[in-house]
Amino acid sequence: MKVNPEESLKIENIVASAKVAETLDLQMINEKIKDAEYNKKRFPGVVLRMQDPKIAALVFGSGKVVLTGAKSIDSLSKGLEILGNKLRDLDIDIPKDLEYKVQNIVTSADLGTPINLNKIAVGFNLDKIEYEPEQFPGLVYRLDDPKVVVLLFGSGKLIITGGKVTGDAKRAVIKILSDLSNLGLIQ
Amino acid sequence: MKVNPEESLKIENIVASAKVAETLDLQMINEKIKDAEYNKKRFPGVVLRMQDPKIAALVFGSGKVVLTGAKSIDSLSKGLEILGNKLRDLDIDIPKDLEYKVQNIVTSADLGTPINLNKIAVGFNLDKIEYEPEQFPGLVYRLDDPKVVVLLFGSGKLIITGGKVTGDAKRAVIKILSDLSNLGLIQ
DNA sequence: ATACCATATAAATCACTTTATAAATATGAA
DNA sequence: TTCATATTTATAAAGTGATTTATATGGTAT
Repeated sequence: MKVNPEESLKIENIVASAKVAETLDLQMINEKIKDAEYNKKRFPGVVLRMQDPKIAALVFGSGKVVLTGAKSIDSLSKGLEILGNKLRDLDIDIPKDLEYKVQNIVTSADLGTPINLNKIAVGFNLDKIEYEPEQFPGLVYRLDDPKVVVLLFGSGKLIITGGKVTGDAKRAVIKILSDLSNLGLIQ
Repeated sequence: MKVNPEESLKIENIVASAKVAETLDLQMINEKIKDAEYNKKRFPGVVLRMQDPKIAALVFGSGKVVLTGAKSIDSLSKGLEILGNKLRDLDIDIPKDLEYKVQNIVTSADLGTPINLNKIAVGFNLDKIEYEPEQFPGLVYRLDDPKVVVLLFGSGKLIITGGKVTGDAKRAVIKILSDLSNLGLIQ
């Protein structure tokens, strides 16, 4: 368990969007794909799930899709390819090379040592912090660069969300380690 | 019915916990015991009922069990033994001398005379009392020693709960009689 | 005649709390 | 009409709060 915080980084979820066609017949997709979920009064998109990699896709009539659940950029790409093939199986014309845009990367990390959230709450820039333990056990810290939100827990574990590239998480952790060190809250 | 309050004490329920094995196959137990109740989406434990003594047992996969309903320490012990035998009948290896820990004893008592809960509510330490007659007819009184909660009713009847040993109830009643006497609310 | 109100208590599991993010609808509000 | 927010999906973290069992008490409500 004695690893550097930077080495504990683990991508937990990647959300990405893409446009796979000009329009899509959701009703038809829902009828032809057995495990599809479609309830237009609940939500305007069809939910499709892949198992390997385990990714969920929201498919809209506009031809746009949202992929969630990927744990790596590679699996995200693979998931989009699989989705494309699923639609091609329905005789829908889907371009070969689908482009996507990563919208959010959620990463977990571990400082390796417990931290006192109350001290952090008073030491950090107040308007960047939100800490209401009776509402949620994590302290919410909004960074400007990288522009992410970090949830800090008393155990020393962190969740970095809002990242656009995988490197955002590491940069955020380095900043937080620096901040904590400067305040003498660690080491 | 003119008995001393201390003589009216009656154990109504004893809750105890124990560990009877390292792990238990709840699915198997549920299948082999006819009157077992098991609905893991409702509750993670299997419910087993004994008739003499009438005790209900919650059995968990961790090998831990919870016994409720016993009206005496003796019947509690007997109930645990019966439970052990029931499991042994299923070819599960259960130690001979099972240890248990009493977690809660509920005892009823009768002061023998009606009491005015409104007067008690103002005379007793406010932060130890809760009395909202339109919500519940009993006055809730939290004692520090013994650490129990007593429900007092206008009829003079009491419920002492949270006890760890049978003697807690008697000590609580003696304290309450003393408090009431000092405030001139009885005799 | 039930059922629920409140009390304590253990067990394990669930849902929910927070954060970010896109998509396309609906609804409620200025 | 326009703007805001809710809907849904995934995901981790670590809290809280139900869930179930038994039991007396005595009010109210169905």
